[in-house]
Amino acid sequence: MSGNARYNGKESFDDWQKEWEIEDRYNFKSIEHKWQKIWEDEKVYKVEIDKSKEKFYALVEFPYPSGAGLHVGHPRSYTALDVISRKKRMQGYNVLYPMGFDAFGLPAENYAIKTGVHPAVSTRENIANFTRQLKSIGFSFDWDRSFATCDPEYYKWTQWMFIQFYKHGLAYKDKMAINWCPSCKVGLANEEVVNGCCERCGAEVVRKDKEQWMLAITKYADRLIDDLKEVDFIDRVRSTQINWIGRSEGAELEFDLTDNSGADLGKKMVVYTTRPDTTFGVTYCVMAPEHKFVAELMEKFENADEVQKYIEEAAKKSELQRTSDTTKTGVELKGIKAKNPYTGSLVPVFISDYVLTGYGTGAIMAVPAHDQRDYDFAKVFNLPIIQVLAGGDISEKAWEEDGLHINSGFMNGMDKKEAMAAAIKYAEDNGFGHAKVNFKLRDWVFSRQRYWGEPIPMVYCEHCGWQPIPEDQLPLKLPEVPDYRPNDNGDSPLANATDWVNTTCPKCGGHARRETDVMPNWAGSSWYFLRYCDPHNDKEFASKEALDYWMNVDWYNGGMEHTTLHLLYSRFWHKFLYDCGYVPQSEPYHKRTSHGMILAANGEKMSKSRGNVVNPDDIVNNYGADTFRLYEMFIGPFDQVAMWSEESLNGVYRFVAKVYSLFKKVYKTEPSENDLRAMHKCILEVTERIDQMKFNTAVSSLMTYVNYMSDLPKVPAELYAVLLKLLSPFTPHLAEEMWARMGYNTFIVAESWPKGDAKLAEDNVVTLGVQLNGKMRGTITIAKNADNKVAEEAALKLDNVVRQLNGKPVKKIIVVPNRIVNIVA
RNA sequence: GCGGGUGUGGUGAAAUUGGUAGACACGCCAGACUUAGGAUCUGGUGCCGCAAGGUUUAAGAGUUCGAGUCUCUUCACCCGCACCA
Repeated sequence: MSGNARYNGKESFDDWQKEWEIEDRYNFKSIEHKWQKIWEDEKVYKVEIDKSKEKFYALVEFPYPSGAGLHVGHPRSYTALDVISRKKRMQGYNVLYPMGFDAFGLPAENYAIKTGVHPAVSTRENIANFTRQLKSIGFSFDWDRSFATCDPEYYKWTQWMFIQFYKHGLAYKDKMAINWCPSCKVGLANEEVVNGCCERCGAEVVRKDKEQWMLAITKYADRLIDDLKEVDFIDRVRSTQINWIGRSEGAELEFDLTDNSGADLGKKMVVYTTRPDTTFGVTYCVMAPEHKFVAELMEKFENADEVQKYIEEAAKKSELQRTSDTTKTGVELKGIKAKNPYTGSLVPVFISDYVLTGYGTGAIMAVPAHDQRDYDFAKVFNLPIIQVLAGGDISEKAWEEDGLHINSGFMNGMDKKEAMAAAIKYAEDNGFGHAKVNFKLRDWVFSRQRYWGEPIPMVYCEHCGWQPIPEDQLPLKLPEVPDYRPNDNGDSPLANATDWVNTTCPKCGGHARRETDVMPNWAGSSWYFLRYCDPHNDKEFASKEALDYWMNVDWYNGGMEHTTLHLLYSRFWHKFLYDCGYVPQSEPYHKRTSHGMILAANGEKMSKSRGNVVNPDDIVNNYGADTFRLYEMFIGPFDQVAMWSEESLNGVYRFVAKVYSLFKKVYKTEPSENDLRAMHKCILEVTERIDQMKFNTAVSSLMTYVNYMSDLPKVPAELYAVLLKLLSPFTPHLAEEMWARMGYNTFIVAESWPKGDAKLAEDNVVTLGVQLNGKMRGTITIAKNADNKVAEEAALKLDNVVRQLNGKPVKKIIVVPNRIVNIVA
């Protein structure tokens, strides 16, 4: 311990307790204001690169600064990593724990449409409010590193990165059917569609053909799965990402299309299958209604009218209708057949909307005996079902388990592995197919037909095509527009800013038009953690030195809802920067954890419409930031949902107030053996439990320790000092205040974390349970690590044991040292 | 359908990973005290029973000297994904 000027030389604290005029009442308001001001004035949490220390980069997802202000859910994550950051600092790490704002997005724009207030203005106000709220809770953020993604100095680099994507061919413009939210009037990425609805407003998503900027995330699909091995993500995050990327291994096979007589039509229909080995069971093929061969061969179909009608109906269906109704519909393409390249047999070809145009090749070979969807379709159209895998009964449903191959020519008798290899080899040898890996993941639709986002730094020239704007002209700032409303055609409000739109081509100098779509709000958040490393750099997005020192993020906590959005996007984005040599590692985050949501007391989600939102300001005002923080940690297991309870909160308040008043009993006395045992137990438990994110039980340990001290007539100063240190990550204001009152003139946040001694924490007597035939019959208290004989004898002497034994002979006695004695009779 | 998870008192939850189930809190009950304070303090509190005792971790079976924990079966709930061939 250091700097204990007042404390030194005093036998008790009585004298100077008078000086401090200890108030009976725990006045959290004055304590918290006082320390928040001191921390801010003295920049206690400012960090710089310090190569003499090991760094620790803790990160929480930065909030969208909504007009509603902070939600009580936000501080759950922020407090957790604040606790970890503060502990790491005390353990000697150089800790970077930053905070900023993900400030582009629709609510600010919708607010502008309603009120006419420029999004930049309302966003700035909201950021000020969020900052005030965050500061009132006493987080140890380095505020000097704060920024918002809508700052031009920041989005300059977002735009610059987009240009790098473009230069490497990973940003491209494509016309395709995308998900369109008719309510937000904006195109959405696949990840933003939940159950066929817009994740933001819930409106049903429709398909719309639009020219869109795309980012080729699918090029990284393999690495996004494989590199999960290198990082320490909790299982549910890992498996959700793997599932979303959806890698499947199979083969692409060519089926020649013929007329009814078997004459070749010169079209090779490529199908994708994960089971090329079941090809002898193919009894028909299906193409998606949008498949290009359908239009190209229309005149060959005897039932062209019927086919045309089906295509039109399928196009009208929304994604939701198409996927929710799983009864099979379709139309046979009469007049054509597909030739099975393995067997040479001709099978009918259908179109059906159960085959998706965007996955695989948009065409399948159907094996109804071994695929339930194909089976259902075959039943509707009365098609033959040929079993090629032994073992199942296909009279009621498809046999989707494995079995040895039958009716399969050269594959007969083979198991799945063998037959797969044989089928692919046969296809390769005969030049009609090859192994192929497919993904569910689609490229990232990157254009948004809105205003409040980063302008896409591209211009279109009649002669030169799309051109990135020169990098020295970045940032390309958002222009002022008179009207923020998007229109139904799908044009961005920027399209109305004609002065801005019309520009010159950077290549030929001729007339050109700017891209008027903006980037999605996921753009700015894809690399913000890099900017924290060097936030004021105007030459680079961050210096190599800063990135080398701080990256990667050691511990990142955030919501599960971002697993297939922000978390996936930013990993992809970072890998691209890595491939370009701009960042030192290929994975941005080492450890990823996730917190559970906080629900209202009745288990419902907190929402304005339900009127059950708890405002953090009220809690800070009524109970204090320290109680609020501690309660958020005590509320329940960190990774599970928790329900807000004002009563529990009050219990935590009582504990905090108890710590305050306990100070009156603190004296400079030597701790007893028992005192030290309680202290070291607490140190060990709290240390371990913080690391494991078992915050609720870490708080329990602290409570047990305080209960122990409460029973003492005089609390030794050493015990109280250790309590303050252990408590300081949770309740930093109170810890700092009492630390000062003890006479230390240092910041407790700069003190070292106490070291627990397992030897001193050990009990010297233990109470063992005594069982008779596995049933608890009593307990014995004996010396720790006593000989088994001692335990046996004590156990056999127990009244209850004697009575229950009733003279029966003892067969054997099992003694687990310091745990239990079990007498078997 | 696939993937992940959860199930323990009136409530939120613990349980050293196979060894005294219910720590720590909330609530409740009884009492004390008071400069009526967000009071505080003391004792009690899984269930049945006056007690001895019995019984108890969603239900059932199994392994074991011993199971909340391991295995199997069943049920319930939550969260993702979903006609991805």
